[in-house]
Amino acid sequence: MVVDDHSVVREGIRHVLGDPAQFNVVGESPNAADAIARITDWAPHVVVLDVSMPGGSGLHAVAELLERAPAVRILMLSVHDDAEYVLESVRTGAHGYLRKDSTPAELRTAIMTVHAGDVYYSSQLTGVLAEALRGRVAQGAQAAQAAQVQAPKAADVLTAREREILAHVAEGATNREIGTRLGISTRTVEAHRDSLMRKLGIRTVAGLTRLAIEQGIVRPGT
Amino acid sequence: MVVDDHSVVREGIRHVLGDPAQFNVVGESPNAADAIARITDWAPHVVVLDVSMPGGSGLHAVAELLERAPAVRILMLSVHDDAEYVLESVRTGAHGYLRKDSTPAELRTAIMTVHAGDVYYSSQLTGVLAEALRGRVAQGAQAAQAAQVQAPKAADVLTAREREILAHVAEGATNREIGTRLGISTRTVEAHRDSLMRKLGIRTVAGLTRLAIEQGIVRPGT
DNA sequence: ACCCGCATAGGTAGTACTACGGATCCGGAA
DNA sequence: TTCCGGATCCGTAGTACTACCTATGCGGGT
Repeated sequence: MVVDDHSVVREGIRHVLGDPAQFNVVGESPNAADAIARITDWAPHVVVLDVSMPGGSGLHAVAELLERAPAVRILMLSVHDDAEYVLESVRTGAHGYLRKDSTPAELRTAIMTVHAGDVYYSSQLTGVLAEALRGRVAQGAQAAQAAQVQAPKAADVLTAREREILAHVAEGATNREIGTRLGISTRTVEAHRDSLMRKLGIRTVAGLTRLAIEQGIVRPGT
Repeated sequence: MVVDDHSVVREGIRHVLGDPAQFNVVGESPNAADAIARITDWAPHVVVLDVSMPGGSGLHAVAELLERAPAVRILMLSVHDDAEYVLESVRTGAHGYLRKDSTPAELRTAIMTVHAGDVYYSSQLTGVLAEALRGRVAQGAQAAQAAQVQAPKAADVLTAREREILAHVAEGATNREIGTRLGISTRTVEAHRDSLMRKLGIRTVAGLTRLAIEQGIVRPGT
């Protein structure tokens, strides 16, 4: 699904995507509101979303789109490579960020990457990302604000360690295996597991696994 | 260029890379110091670098390698997926991070991605990365239907009854609950469960759940 | 300085699952 | 008819998980 206010850009994207058997454009939207209204109908795997559009930035649409279509993968497209835009796109939940002057091959790669469940950021942005990571303490406050736009989903209440444990559990690891991988005792893993299960109100591995998949912490299949 | 203290790992990487016309291993090193000494001679495009090696972590070698070969792309390989390791690898300037239990396809993809000038982080790590960037905002769920386009596997070999049991298991029901619902004994449920697990080669509830979601037998989330 | 959340670790029970083994009945295929 | 797979049960052992509890050390914030 392609969301951009310029029809020429949309047409250009269609063109570089080429073969509909590989990349099928199920729909186009000229603005965020239209995209939000139609996403459930079109049910795209990936949304290519322009960052700057009249009537509301694409960034603001990310949370809305994800709320309506939690499984969708979002690739931001922009002429800017400002740190603010890039970081904001990550904070809002986008899965990739690409400059518009990227090559067609890069676009295709980016779409495949986000569709596969990974994140994609074009090379020019790695510097910004690394920089932001160094100053991630300062970003924390802003991140807290960003969190409020989205509904207070379950996994927010978990600590980083608990999420980590959750990921391993959902991947089928036993407590002992998790302990070995993380270099902690089995009992500690059990403690984390106990804690996160109480917080989530889930008592089974199956429930944890489904939640982890829903939240994008692990992928389905093997 | 492959840097790992275990020759079996180096050999394994050589093997999964396959065709030298596409991926040519120009050299191997058993440790960081050796790698630093030889990188200018071998002039690799990409370095696959083990995170934990005796005589200094691979992480510490990143800066050295980049100083001697500024154009080289570095893909970290590790058994750990701790946030610390991942973040540190980004800070030190590595271009990608992959768990050792990743699939061969993922390794090839990762190498191509970093070689193309982009960053690659396996999907399990997007959670910690995003968290570091924006705090504990729930990230968008991943494309559950992604794998469905190509999943000719499994569930066909199961009998109708076994699929039924699988569905209940993936929904978090205990054997006793399943037995009650279906009007059969707990032992029978166990027998079916045992049978389907052998057929699928999956030994954990988490694995069954992820497969069931992938196959569309159950849905993620609650 | 004090409190609280977090990560760590252990104790103790009870429950559930995994992994073998074997058995009967029934219906369809060879 | 004979044979086989599917569905139904059972026994036994070992492993893993769930659910309580307590406790220490550390860092951040008041």
